[in-house]
Amino acid sequence: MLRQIASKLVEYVEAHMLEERRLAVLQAIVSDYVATHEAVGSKALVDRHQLGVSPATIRNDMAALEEEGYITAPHTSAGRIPTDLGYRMFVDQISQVKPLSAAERKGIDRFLSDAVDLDDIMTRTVRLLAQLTKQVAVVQYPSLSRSQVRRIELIPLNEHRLMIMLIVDSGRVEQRIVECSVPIDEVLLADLRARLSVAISDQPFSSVPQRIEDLEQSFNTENRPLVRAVIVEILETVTAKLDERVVLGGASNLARYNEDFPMTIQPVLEALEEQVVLLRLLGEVGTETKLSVRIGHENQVEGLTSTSIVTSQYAKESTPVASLGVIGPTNMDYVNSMSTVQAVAQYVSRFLSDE
Amino acid sequence: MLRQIASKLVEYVEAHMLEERRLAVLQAIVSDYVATHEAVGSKALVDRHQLGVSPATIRNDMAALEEEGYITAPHTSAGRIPTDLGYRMFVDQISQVKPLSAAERKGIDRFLSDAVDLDDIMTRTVRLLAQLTKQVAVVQYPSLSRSQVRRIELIPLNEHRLMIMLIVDSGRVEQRIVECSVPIDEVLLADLRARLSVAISDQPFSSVPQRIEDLEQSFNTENRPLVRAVIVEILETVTAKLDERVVLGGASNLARYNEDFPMTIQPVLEALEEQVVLLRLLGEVGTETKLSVRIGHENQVEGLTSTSIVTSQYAKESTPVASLGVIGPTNMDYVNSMSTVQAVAQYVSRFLSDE
DNA sequence: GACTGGCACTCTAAATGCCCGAGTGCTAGA
DNA sequence: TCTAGCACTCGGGCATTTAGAGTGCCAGTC
Repeated sequence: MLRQIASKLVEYVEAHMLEERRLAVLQAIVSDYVATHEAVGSKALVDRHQLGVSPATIRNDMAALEEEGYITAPHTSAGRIPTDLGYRMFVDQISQVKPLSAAERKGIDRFLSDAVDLDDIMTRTVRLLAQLTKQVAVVQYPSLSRSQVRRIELIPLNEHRLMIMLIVDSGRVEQRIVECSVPIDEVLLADLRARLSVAISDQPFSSVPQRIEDLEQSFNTENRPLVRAVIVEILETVTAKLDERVVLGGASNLARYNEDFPMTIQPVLEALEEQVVLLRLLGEVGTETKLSVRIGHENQVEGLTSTSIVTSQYAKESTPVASLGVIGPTNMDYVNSMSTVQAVAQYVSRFLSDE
Repeated sequence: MLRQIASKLVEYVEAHMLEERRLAVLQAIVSDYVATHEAVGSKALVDRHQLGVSPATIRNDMAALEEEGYITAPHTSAGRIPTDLGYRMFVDQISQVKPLSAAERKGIDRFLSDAVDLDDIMTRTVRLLAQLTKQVAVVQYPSLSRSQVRRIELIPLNEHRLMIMLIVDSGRVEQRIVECSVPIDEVLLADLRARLSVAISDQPFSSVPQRIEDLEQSFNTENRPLVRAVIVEILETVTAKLDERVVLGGASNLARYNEDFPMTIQPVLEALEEQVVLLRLLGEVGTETKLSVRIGHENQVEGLTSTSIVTSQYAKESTPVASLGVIGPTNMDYVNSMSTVQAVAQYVSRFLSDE
């Protein structure tokens, strides 16, 4: 009886170890392939990793892994390469991302802290990401939807033109120019500014429309065209989405990995130049966890089915405002990309928050 | 005697016609090569162009052209391709650029007129250029060096931070944030604003430094840190060059012409991502004529020696403020690129001026 | 039952040799 | 000065060969 239990136990442990070794084999294949970009064979595997078994055994495991769809053989007499599913398994296995070295953190810190304004932060971030990961980097502008109007100014430029300035709580200024046919009356303008200020100062963008909707009614008919024009522009400004702007960088890295990848990079470049596509890529993360990885066909975008995308949201005062990330071939270095993206996102968040 | 003169005349005319045919041959070679991207032989030339002579004659001309350095043969049994010098001759021969079709002009007009602000104009222009020429497009932001300060505002953001806003005559706003250790005094701020306003309103950027240099002295010692900080930021703003910003577009077009060009596009992409390089390319035009073409080795930039660059300055109210253009392989369609770049530059100038 | 060593098999990539045709240069003649 | 003809050259395409890497499977061992 006891012996029976023991044998069951051994059976279980062995089966478990079997599973474990298969996983180890998969991981070894992925990391080797990522490093060399060449299909990896059974012999090379046991040479480079101490798996403690012979190539023949590995071959059996590989056959099983292939059966399960984690790896595939480009042709009969080549090694195996991971499938999208294989990469997925590999990525999911990385429970916690490797932290960056002190030097790297220092570098990020220094590079970002020189930024003078939002544009500058975005540009620097995208360069940083591209440089550190050697991939194409994408950074989305922070959303204004949670912002508040801090102050409004109406500045006459000449007889027929005035400028609206909305100062937003992040210290950013949104500006619009209004053209009007009748000469601009300074008194009216001051009045309008005062009333607008009362209505929307320190109010969130989202509430602005309802707050100024009816303002037009309280002015004389003759003044309404100007008032109307100003209101329309303000509405456009608060509803326009800053987060629809994205910055792209490191496109030259695309050319580099073209070497191993006979695929043409044109569709990729084209897709990347489409703002809409980029926004979808960054946006689709939605309510997911902070760090998101989409591999190959997991992202539906035409032309990007053989690329992987590592993104992370970044936050301003603990509320996520936008995403950033890198795009590379499916055989990219996930470990490095993931840790870098996460670290950069953290730094950007910090910069935005204590600015 | 008369006969002698007549014979001289015939000789001259004949020699001249010879020159002319050689030129025609060169032009034919360039346009054929640009169209097909294949070395063009003597037979193909007489087939496609009515030169009125036999291939053998053309061969003589080609030998001469090769001797003079206008064309070259990749190998013995191939046709000829133009050298940089050949392209140069070809381009110089285009006395006036072909005007765009009405539809094209209409398209440019419509596309640009939807722009809402300067950023938008720049982005749209670069896309337009890339689309029309199927090349990589570059647009430089207009220089502020001839701009005037229209108005200055100092807006307190919180106890320790204020925002400087310089409204520039183009209707653009330059903004800076100043951090200061002591709490900001509203009265002082109003005073400072008033004095700054007197000093620099309606003054050109170039004169701002000397005008505010000594302003600090007229304040109490205790207030000087704030005043100083504000002045420093203003100085930085007026001396920072907006025209050091460039927008790039149509990088995917690079991949397309990679087909015929076995050269790797990586160095090109890398060069293009270097703002500095782009600025040099656009800037080098200097005081040259409006439309400038630099071919292959004519531009010294490392990595761009097998590309050509077509640029044009664009103006604001008749003073040139910056450049825009396209970058492509030396075997690009010069006729189209030149006319497009010129037309777009004109449209942008118009938009900037009557905005 | 899991692992191993050996062996035959498969398939690719690179090297080799060959031929064809496009294009040239040259020369003799109109 | 132009033309026609001819011999010559060279690169690209094609078939063939070869070497090597890697697999799958089988028989044997622990």
